[in-house]
Amino acid sequence: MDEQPRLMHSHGVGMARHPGMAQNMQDGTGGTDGDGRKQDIGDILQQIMTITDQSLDEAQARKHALNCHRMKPALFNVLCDIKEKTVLSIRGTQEDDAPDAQLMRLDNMLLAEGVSGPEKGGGSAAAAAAAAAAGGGVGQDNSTEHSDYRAKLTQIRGIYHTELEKYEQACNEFTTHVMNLLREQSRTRPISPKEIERMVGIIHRKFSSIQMQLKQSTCEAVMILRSRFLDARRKRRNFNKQATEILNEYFYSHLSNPYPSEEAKEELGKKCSITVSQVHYAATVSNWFGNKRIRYKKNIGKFQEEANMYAAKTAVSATNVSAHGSQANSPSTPNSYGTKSVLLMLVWLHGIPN
DNA sequence: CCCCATGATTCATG
DNA sequence: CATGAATCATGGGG
Repeated sequence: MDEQPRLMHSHGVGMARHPGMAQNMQDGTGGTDGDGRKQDIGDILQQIMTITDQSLDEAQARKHALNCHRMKPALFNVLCDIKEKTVLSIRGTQEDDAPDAQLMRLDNMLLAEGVSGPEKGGGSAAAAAAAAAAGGGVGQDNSTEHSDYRAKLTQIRGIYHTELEKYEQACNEFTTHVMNLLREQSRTRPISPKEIERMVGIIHRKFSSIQMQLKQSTCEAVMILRSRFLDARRKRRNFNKQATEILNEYFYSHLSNPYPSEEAKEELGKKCSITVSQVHYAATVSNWFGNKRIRYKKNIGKFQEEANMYAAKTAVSATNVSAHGSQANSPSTPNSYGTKSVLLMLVWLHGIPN
């Protein structure tokens, strides 16, 4: 069957004669062997027309006979020509890429969510938001919610990729199958390579629409996952009493300079066992201190009582509070307000003094 | 219900 | 990038 293209090609030059031939067939004034040829072609056409009425074996034999007929290539080309002019022109090239925009959107989203992107890089915005310091930072035992999210996302990615691959493979298989079929059939039916090509295009479009469905549902899954995990992060959960206790203790015992270092934040977070809805201890602690500073500054009077309470507390509990020494300028007794710490406090309360 | 304390987010700044 | 400031959104208490 693969001799077909070669045959057609070698005879392709003769295509220009077709109209003449057709004319000859009609008026029958073709010369000495005109009648014979006409008869010949009539026979062939008749055989083709009735080929479906025959038994399978008969048809097979007839097919072979036809295929070996000397007129076959020319006739094939003529029929292809006719078919092209009638059938194919009807559904011309209407291959518009209308849903391309949506496909792009889906692709972008999948990429952004880290589903279709680099394998485990986590370079996506969302994954980064979820994973916080996953890339370079310390391992940080994150909240269970977070690892849950990651696990689910990985699962989705796995499914997505296997499905995609499956579709890809099925598409290829189906395409080769159809191509083989059409090539085989082109021995007896006027199917030009161009038409096969077109058919392949149709198949591919069909499969990519299936792919788009897959992408769509994957996107949906990711969206649901997001709303279940990431957006829950936005919900505020109040710390328990102990946590605020610890944080306040630190805050008021470092009132002169309440800017915990990164390590201090980490440690505070751990001590408070902040597992509530946040990825990173330090981030939550930073939030807390940020809010605390600004709210304290805004209305010192309101916090006075609290401040006194914690001052008393630390004064009793520790004689040497600055054990951690994270604050280089912190005096040994933070709440005694030495001149140094007063200056420091003025700085963070009111900015750099003149 | 409303109110407000409060954790989180956003945006500007330097 | 850390902080300040404003703002959002929620949970708990009246």
